[in-house]
Amino acid sequence: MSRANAAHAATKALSALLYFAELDPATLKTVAQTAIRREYETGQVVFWEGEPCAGLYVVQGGWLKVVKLSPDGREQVLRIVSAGETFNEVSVFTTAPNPATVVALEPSTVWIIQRKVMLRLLDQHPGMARCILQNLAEHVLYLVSLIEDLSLRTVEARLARHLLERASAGKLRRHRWATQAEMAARLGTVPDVINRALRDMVEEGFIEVERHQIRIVDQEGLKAKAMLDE
Amino acid sequence: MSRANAAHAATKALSALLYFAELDPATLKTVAQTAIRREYETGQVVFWEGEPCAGLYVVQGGWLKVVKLSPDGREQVLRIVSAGETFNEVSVFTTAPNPATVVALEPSTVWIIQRKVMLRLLDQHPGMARCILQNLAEHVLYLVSLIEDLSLRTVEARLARHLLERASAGKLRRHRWATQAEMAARLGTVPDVINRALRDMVEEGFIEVERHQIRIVDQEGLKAKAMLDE
DNA sequence: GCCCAAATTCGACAAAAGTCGGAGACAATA
DNA sequence: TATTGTCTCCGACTTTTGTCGAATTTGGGC
Repeated sequence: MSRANAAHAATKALSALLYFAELDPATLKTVAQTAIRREYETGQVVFWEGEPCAGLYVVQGGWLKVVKLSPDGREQVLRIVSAGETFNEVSVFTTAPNPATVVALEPSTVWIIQRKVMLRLLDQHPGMARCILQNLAEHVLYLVSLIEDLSLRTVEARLARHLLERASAGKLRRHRWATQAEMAARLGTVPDVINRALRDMVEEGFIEVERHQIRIVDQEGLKAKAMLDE
Repeated sequence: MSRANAAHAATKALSALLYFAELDPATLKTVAQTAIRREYETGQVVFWEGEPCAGLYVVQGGWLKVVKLSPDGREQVLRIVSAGETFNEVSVFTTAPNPATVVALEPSTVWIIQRKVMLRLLDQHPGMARCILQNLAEHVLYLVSLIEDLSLRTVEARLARHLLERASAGKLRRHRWATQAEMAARLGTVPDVINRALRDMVEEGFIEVERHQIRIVDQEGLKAKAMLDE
């Protein structure tokens, strides 16, 4: 891709993003020209925890996960991001070493906007600051609910809530990468335990596990389970 | 306290805060005049999870905890704040219902700056946005480390890290309110388990529990414990 | 359609965390 | 100094979660 084309693609990708919606075309173009495009294959690491990587990452396409890894191989998913979302805000606004590792769940394309560019933009566009603040605040909300799950709820309750939250019309479609292992990493446990919990729910008649989706049969029953050890 | 005195006190309290450091005296005074002062006794609830309370809380003095409660009486501490710190940023920058409950750990005084005042300030003072962003980002960092603890580490490892992190010169002074129950709520477990862990560490010669402080005897040993099931 | 790697499934077991009852120590009051 | 309520401490027990090995199924690429 030529340099001009790249800039054009970046402009397009960024303008779709709420953060940059209010920028005038000229500024947007400038930002796009300094942005760096990166592509990743499934399983490839975007950056490791601790690595310096001071820039805002904007996802153009694909799916990625932000995770914490433990030495003995377990992982905890902090976040899953896809097209139009951003990550690594924390490294832009603090000087602390990067707190988490990012891995592509499927072939993905991201744009990196350098820290100093972001900070300059911020000073010149107060509306943008509000937007980023809102975004960060919503992220805090999610982290808090994760903490609540890990600390105060059993795995079964977490799973029930997880299913209820992201099912639409009683069904929950699974992405190719959404294996039980990924689900476990998301909910803070291990694959076997998720499997057991799913099995139990099936036996109790709350859900049906089909090829590429999970169907919620008894929503009320699931809700009760989600509450139970809340 | 007269209205004028109140405003003066507020000005003083706010100006000590990094957020407001860069404001010109006139603006600061305006903000101070619209701020609301509140005092709380030990154990008193500042607000409950779910209650509307859209304003930034600035702590003038005392100690408070931000917690998640479970129906069966357990609690998870999300944060502990004292003089010069702020809380409830999330409710200012999102419209979601308040995610947590706040309780005074000792007699405390706070100022509440209304949401709309904050948002106005934000638009007019880009530097302030940066400051708040940095603050929120650091908060995210803490929440992430808490998640890492809850998900990937044993209680013993969490406790070891906790002691190492906040000891100075090998000692960790305890506030009056820093009971084992509070420590447990902070680390995501129950008092008995903390007690057991402390006892074990004493037996192994890593620490000594004294009247109002804990002394670290074998720092290297503790570090090993902190790593072990990391 | 066939093959291989990965994901799922399962039961038995191990370890960590949580629960309970109650004894004792402590600290803030009266 | 006496008293009271809270905090600490302890051992026995239950529950939940995690681990392991191995059989079975699944899905994608050839």
